[in-house]
Amino acid sequence: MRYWLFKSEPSTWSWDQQVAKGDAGEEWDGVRNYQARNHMREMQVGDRGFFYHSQKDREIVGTVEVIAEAHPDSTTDDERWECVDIKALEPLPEPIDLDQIKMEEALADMVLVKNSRLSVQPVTKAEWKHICRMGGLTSG
DNA sequence: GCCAACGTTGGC
DNA sequence: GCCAACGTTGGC
Repeated sequence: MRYWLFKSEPSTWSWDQQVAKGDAGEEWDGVRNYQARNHMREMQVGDRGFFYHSQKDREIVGTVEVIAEAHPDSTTDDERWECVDIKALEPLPEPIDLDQIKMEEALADMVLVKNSRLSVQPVTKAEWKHICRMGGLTSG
């Protein structure tokens, strides 16, 4: 199983909206960046991801699971763009903001820190566990 | 709201 | 195929 990070502006698509979709989940559409798309192509059902609020909040608020592999993005006819479906798993009891991440030695190499603009990013297992621990999740 | 960083586009 | 110009993103 691999780990990822999905970034969204809460004003466009928020954690609460994702949670409201329940187990049916929702497609992670609207990605128009090759690197991000390529990451989604690598995803498999059962992979886990963090849900990150960009812009004003700048914090990891919950975890998600990939429930469908890459398929055409329904919001465009342009066949270059694909997306996966994800569902919300659980909120972080303590959301982890960007400042906290930057202060952690173990998280200094996160893509979120190194390339903040990439909207779908890989996360290492070590980073995943570290953030779960910080956020109060034992299931990570 | 500003601006740096990055990705994409299009002229040559 | 290079690179300048432009648009977008997201941290600050």
